Amino acid sequence: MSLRIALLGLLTTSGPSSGYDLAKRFESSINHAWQARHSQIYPELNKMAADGLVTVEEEGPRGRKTYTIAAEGRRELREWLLEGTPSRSIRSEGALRAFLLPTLEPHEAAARLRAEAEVYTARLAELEALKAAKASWKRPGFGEHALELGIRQTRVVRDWAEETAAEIERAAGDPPGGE
Amino acid sequence: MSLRIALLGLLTTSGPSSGYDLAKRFESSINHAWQARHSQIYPELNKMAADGLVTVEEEGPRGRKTYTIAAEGRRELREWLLEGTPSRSIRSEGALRAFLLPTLEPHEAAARLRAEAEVYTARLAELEALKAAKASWKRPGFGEHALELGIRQTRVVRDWAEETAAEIERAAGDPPGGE
DNA sequence: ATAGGCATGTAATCAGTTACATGATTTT
DNA sequence: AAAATCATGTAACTGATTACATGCCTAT
Repeated sequence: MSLRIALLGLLTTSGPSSGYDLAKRFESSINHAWQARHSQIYPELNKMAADGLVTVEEEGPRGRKTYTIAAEGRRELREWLLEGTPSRSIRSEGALRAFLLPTLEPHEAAARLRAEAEVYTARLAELEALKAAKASWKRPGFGEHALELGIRQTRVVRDWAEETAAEIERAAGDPPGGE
Repeated sequence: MSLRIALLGLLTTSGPSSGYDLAKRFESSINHAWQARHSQIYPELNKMAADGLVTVEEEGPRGRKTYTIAAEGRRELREWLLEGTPSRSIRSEGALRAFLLPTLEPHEAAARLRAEAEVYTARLAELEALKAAKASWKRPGFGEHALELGIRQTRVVRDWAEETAAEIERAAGDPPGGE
């Protein structure tokens, strides 16, 4: 269901788009919350059109189909957003990695955590750049909020990784009780 | 693959456990990074035993099987953690929701964001309580790092939701350029 | 002309959820 | 005796990834 919602959301915030456009947008704007490949997006858009959530308003050059959100689609997105029981499901490979890194030897864990921190620093730079070039959304002011969340979350993981690396090294070099 | 890794990780940090134990542990310790139901865990453990990553050391009362990580399992976990190309895949329904909330009318979005913030505040309290009662891990000091990350991430989303709600209300009440 | 990007699709496989199914042990 | 919890499993379905497949249009 979430893929449907994500697509409806993107069609709302970016206006009429092709499946190709939406696939790219999954990589840029919404990437820190959800991902989908074109092989999942195209069939889903067809189903959504069959269900009356979107319409194909025009067909362009290379068989390009431009999808527009329909009233029924707006209704469905709205209902999902207002619905009371939000499932808090989350699957983050990065967080899992972070969780398990301390099972390595202290010096290995610390080194790896610092490498992770670097990846997040790079990601952060990308996001900051995106923020600076914030001209790509139809509703002005919309993307900024989401981007801000992405930036803060990335920063928090980065900082955690650095601090944890330092603490692990400190604990290994200066064992308080033993082990 | 990640499920396998998560199970190997839990067997490392909590020692020999049954599938039932591991299912519960997915709900408590590792929940903010990954989830899995028993219907996925039991078959996976059987496959892992067939692949020599874990062994069944003892069988208890109600057909209970206690799995222990094998050398091959430790090797696989270690390799995964040290491997260079970490896929940054993440799927967070909460983040998706946060992303799309600003598509609602300002007052609706703000109200919903505040409701979200409350959920995160409650979750934060749970995690803080867990942190206080941190006596359940075999390797002392291990769980704390992961828990700390969970706490910080939850806090960041909570704060973002509150601030964004306030900003949306401000912008709606005091439109600078129009719309 | 050819390389790169645009654009859509399908098939096979793997991962994950929901629902069904069963039975033992412990607690009230 | 009944209810709660422990404990494992399977089947049907939905969601997601990887690989395959095709062809158009634009810039060099």
